[in-house]
Amino acid sequence: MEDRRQKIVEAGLQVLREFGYSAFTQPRIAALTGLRQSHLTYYFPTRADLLEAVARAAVEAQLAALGAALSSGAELSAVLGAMVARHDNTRVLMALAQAADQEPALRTIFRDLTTGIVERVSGRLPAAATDAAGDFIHALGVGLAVIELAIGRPDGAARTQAVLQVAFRHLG
Amino acid sequence: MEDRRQKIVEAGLQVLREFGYSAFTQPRIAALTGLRQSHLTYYFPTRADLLEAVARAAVEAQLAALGAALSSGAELSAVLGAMVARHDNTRVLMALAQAADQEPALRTIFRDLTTGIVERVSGRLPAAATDAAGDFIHALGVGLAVIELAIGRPDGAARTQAVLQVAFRHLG
DNA sequence: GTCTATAGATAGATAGAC
DNA sequence: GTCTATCTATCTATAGAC
Repeated sequence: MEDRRQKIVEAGLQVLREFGYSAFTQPRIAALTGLRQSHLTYYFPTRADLLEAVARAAVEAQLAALGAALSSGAELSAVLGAMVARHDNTRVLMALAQAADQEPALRTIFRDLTTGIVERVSGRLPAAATDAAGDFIHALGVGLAVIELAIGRPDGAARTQAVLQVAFRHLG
Repeated sequence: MEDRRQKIVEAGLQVLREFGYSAFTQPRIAALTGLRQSHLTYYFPTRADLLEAVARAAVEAQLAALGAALSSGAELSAVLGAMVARHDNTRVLMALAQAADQEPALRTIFRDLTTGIVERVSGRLPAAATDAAGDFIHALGVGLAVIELAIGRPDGAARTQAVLQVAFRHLG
């Protein structure tokens, strides 16, 4: 049943969000779905197959969330600040980056995420902004998210706010 | 012997540099030193103990490398570009971030790294630069490094160069 | 086609040999 | 004090039951 596949992928994504890449194991994911571990391998023969499916779902979810936040009418800087503060997002992002580093097949998926974010962000930048401004904002967001995750609150949050102010003052 | 401890920590760091956090296992590290896995646990009773020691050594090494690069007289933007391109650095950075997220005891160590980088970078910024400019440059560098690692060359490298130009034009 | 028992590999930690 | 054989836990994959 296709429904099962969906459930499994959703569980895999949840594991990444809550516990990060190192917790991405079949037993953990299986426990979340109520299935046996050996059952997972029927739908996804290898761990890599499952990871690829979860990565695609992750990209889709991230882009949808960003799209929704942007179309809410809030300021770009506010939207960015909120995304950076979502540690579950950051865990997924880092998992994708790590996986892409190890498995070239996943690089394409990570590229899709990057392209999608830059596209959506660029549409919100001042017309005068240079071509690389979208990449610039994206990279800044990624860096802030990683640092805030690792440093922890409240230090990280304050740092993020100050940096975003600097960046957006420059962009106008 | 203290020499053994040093050797083990060095091997652990090398594993992080080459293969990332998911490869940080006692068997792998032991193989690199020629010791038995069970021997490692004499010097570092638990995996967490070893990780902590390796994390401290990593911070020290990263800061030393940055210091050396900065005092070479090269432009700050060039130094930053070179650091971002060092994927082994990025793997270590991501390992520290991931570990800090899971183990609060490691957050302090990650903070030391952040503080050290920001200090060293800030000393090279224009006097007119605002207080958060060091954090800004640091976050941008982290983001660029992660993206370049995951996207791979040559796409990542070109993107990095374009973004650095944008950023440094603003800083003057 | 759907599911599970079980094998095979690898991880971390301990008790104990020297 | 230094080192290792070994136990236990956990992970992935396969062969085969229904």
